[in-house]
Amino acid sequence: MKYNKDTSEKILKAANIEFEEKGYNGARMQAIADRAGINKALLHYYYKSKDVLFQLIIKEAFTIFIPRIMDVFKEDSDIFTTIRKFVDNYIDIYIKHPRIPAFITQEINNNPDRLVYLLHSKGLNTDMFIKKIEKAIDEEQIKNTDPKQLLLNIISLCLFPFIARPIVTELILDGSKEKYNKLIKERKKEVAEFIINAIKK
Amino acid sequence: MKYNKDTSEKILKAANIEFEEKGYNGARMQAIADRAGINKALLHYYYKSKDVLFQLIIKEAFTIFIPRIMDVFKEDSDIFTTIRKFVDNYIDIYIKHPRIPAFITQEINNNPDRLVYLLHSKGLNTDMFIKKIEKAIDEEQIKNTDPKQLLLNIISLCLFPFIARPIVTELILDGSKEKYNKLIKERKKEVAEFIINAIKK
DNA sequence: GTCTATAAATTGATAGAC
DNA sequence: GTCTATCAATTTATAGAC
Repeated sequence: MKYNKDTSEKILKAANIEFEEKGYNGARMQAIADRAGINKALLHYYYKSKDVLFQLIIKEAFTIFIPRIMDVFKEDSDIFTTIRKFVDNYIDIYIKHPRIPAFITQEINNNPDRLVYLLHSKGLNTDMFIKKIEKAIDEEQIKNTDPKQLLLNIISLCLFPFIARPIVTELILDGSKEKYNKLIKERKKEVAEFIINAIKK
Repeated sequence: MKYNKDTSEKILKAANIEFEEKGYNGARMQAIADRAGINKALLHYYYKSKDVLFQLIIKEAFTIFIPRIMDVFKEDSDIFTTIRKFVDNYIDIYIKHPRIPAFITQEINNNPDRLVYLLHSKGLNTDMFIKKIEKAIDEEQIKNTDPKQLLLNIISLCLFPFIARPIVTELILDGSKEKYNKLIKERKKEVAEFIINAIKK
């Protein structure tokens, strides 16, 4: 079997868009073929089944969704600098890949048993975060807080606007996409300062 | 045409579960019939098509998702009491209907053009919120903040744990459902105080 | 009203020509 | 490698008996 690299890449790109937009159940092989500018038969020649193609796409999506970002909590900067850095890097990733959070959330909700393992395989380690927060509490730099609630707060603030883009746009921005983009841009600073104000003594 | 009320209610209940669990594209009429303890033919006798059934279910879901809750911002309690009350009521709704946020988010992401209008028809009015925040800023009760960012922060903190339950459970709670339930219970107070600390002068 | 049987439509996948 | 044509499986929807 021989493959044309250009064609195989066109397919992956098309599949990415189709799956992210419609989810596994809503995606159509015909639509992927159309987007790639080929026909279904050729699509199956390159990727044997819808499932095989989906596995490739979603595994790639997971590595983007769970970046090696907890490492900033290893550095010995003070807790506020660390949080600013974390939020900044974290939101930046989703600005670059805005449809990943909704895609992952949908698929994992529809099929938790088959997909949760991918959350671990990417090796997100929350221990460093927890420890750094506990240390900051001990040293009275921040208020006494449940580190897990705090982590959940941070992730909520960073991820939600991407997971629920149409809802946010429609509900608080009069359906204006321009306003949404502006809001997101300003968000890195907003979120970091909001968190820091909430926890500092 | 004559209908048995008990049967029609059994169907609606079954359809609710099936649609919420699998989404429109993943739901199967056969599965709904099975859950309701009837067969497909009878299901179609009561509800002409999958689409008709889905419309009923999702419209009901929207009215739960967007409750008449902004009214608390009309009351003349101080801003902190109001926020506490809002968060408390808001989270309570999703504790009672834990699968609604993920369901609505998924469907609206998959089909924004056909569904966003339902966000408005339920009449969530953010004006009262914005005004109350602006007043509190004027009177120097809270820091100078963009009211829309603040509203987004509040909604993010309340909704995200329900939209992304399996992710939260797996990523920060070692996959323990008990820990998740405990976390959610403690969350009403946590979120309210987090927000207040973030904005108070 | 409720059922069994079957039609009709959709969609993933394959055969075979070029 | 890429195509047209077709199959096979799944799933929504209907016909008709009781």
